Amino acid sequence: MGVMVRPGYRLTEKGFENMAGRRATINDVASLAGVSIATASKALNGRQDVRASTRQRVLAAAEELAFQPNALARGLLSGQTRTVGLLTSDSAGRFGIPVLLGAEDAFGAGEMAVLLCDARGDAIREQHHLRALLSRRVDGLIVVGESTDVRPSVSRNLGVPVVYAYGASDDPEDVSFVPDDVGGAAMAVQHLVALGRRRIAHVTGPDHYKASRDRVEGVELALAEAGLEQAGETLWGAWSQRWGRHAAEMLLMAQPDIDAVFCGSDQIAAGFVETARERGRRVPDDIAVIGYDNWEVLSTETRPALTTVDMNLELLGRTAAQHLFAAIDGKATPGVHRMPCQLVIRDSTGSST
Amino acid sequence: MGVMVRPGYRLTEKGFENMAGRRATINDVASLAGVSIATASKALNGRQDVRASTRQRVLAAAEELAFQPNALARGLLSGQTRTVGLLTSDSAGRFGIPVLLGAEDAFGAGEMAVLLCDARGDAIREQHHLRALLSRRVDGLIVVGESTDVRPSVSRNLGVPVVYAYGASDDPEDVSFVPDDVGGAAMAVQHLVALGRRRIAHVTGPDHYKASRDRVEGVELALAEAGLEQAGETLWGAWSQRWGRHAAEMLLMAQPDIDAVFCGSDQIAAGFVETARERGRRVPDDIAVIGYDNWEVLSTETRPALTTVDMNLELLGRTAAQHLFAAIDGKATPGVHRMPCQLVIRDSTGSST
DNA sequence: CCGGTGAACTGAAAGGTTTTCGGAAACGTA
DNA sequence: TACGTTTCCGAAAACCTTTCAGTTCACCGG
Repeated sequence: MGVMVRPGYRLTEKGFENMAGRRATINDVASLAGVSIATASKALNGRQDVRASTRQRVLAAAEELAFQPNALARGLLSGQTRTVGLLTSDSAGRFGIPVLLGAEDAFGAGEMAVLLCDARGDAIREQHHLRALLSRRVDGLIVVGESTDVRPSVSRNLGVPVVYAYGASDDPEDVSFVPDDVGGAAMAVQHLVALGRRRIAHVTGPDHYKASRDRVEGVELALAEAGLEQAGETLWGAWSQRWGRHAAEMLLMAQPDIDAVFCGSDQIAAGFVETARERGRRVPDDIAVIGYDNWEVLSTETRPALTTVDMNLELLGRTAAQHLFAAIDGKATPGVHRMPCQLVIRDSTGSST
Repeated sequence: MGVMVRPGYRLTEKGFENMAGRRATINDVASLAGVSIATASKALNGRQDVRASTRQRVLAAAEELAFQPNALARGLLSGQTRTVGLLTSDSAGRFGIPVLLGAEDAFGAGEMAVLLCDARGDAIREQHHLRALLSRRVDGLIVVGESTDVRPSVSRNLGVPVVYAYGASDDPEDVSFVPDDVGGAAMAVQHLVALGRRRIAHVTGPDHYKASRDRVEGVELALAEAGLEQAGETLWGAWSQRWGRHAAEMLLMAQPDIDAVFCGSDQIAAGFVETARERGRRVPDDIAVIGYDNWEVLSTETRPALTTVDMNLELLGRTAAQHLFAAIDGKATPGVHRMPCQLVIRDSTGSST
């Protein structure tokens, strides 16, 4: 027998290698096929300089032993792990998830794997995860913000490309992808204007969110463009349905003649619609309502179904992932990229018949 | 100078090692500290046989070079990657997420990293991801089902421990953690009975879901225990709010004297409550309503807030992760483990004053 | 017959870390 | 001085794969 037996290498177990204990290595494959390791490697990787019959033997051996090349050894040698880190501050939040999904999608297609880390909004934890990812030699990193607010950069001297999604980095040299909330809000208002609405109110979330402030800006832009004044002051509150109901009561009292409301979230919109109907206003006939987020459980299930702004978060995540690929290849695209939102028209703005 | 210069090793760049190009290796640390790599390794890993002053020098050198041990090399040697795979069929679904979060939580605490793979319900894709994970030499695997239905085992001859969460494996030798839907439904009905309700109806989702069938079983159990008959046949439909509304109309027509309804999801319950109120029934005074899932956006925001069954999915995920740890340590716990649900009492069943 | 050519294959190094074993120095004891 | 013990450190192997630089062999033209 020409089989070389190394210490700790039990020949008797050879037949069970893929079932128990040690996994098959390329060494085992080479031995079984009766060739050297180098030849086995070339055969398995489809390279030249291997006779067809030899390649066949090697492939058969690999099949029999259920050989899977060890990605660790491969990565150690090549310096590429084909793995990226996904650092989220709050994957419990509704917004992180679609971004994550889109990214996972883009990576999955490219044979990349995703290491998921959730920092739970804790900077210490984030630092900890960052170290762990670096130690695992990830090829790149996506940082998903917990809101659209700007967040501290993490890329300084990191040695791997980083792309920020949903919330931008505070370093303009970094690559960031965020939803264009200004544009989204403007789009919503333009839609209301096009429907002939003229007394448009705005109910939104807390003013310490960049999202609210951006949307206010968008509303102002679109109203100015149409030569209109906003009906009453912007009402700042929470993102909740409860606030939507409360705001509706206030608004219908203070500004009884409004004919449209732009709400900062679908939850607010749902609450608003509910109360408006209870107060005898028909939606959309008397008051048209637009939400934000296109959170489908809410936006499609309320009656009437909500017209709303969709931030295309999954697309945003996918785009971020693609640009991370580019950055890994040395083609970085620095700056804050604003991804367009999309108006989803349903019944709550009606066709105004 | 006693520094050995290897080919491709540019001494001039030494000061920039942690900023650009090559990362610092233990070799660099050892050189800087003026010791051998063996000593450096021992110093860094807190082992014996290193003088305190030497250890200090090594630690300082590591700090200066921002040294991070290469997890690939370490894993290659030890055969342990401290990484687990999380294979989900449908992370878009609401149920995968909490499980994932719980697992990530448990792993994060134990210094494990999580490789996330979403098979999108496609068996081919699943196989593909499985291979990728195996090739990366994960220490273990959690498979998250897309429903509570039993799913094909994936553990045959895999060589790494696997734990199934949410949906059980069809191999009883595998380790599975699923919510106890029978118990959850029974708990809900017992609560209604305790409140003095006697004419209890049941509206649930499609009958091809194990979840629906289990809950029917729980309802039957609890009713039998209380010596009651169910009010009308179980109504099978969809999990949606729309179906809840529709079911309410049917039920209030066919069984106008019901005083309680157990719904298979919070969405169904929300729809039911809405229509019941429109039809002039007071909730909970005339009809008590219980949902399922404790999906908080729905259950806390509807009026009245929904009493509902919480499957404790995050705990389930965490538990699954902990048992995966155990399995990795060779202490497997085969079988299907049913995790208790929890009744969250809110206003829709009132205190029946 | 001989140098040359090309195909097919092999040996060895490299990648970064941990661990084992042995060596060296310092010190105490007979 | 000879020897044993303790303390600290270094050389080298091992993990698995890829790749570079050969090496062998058959064959061809001269």
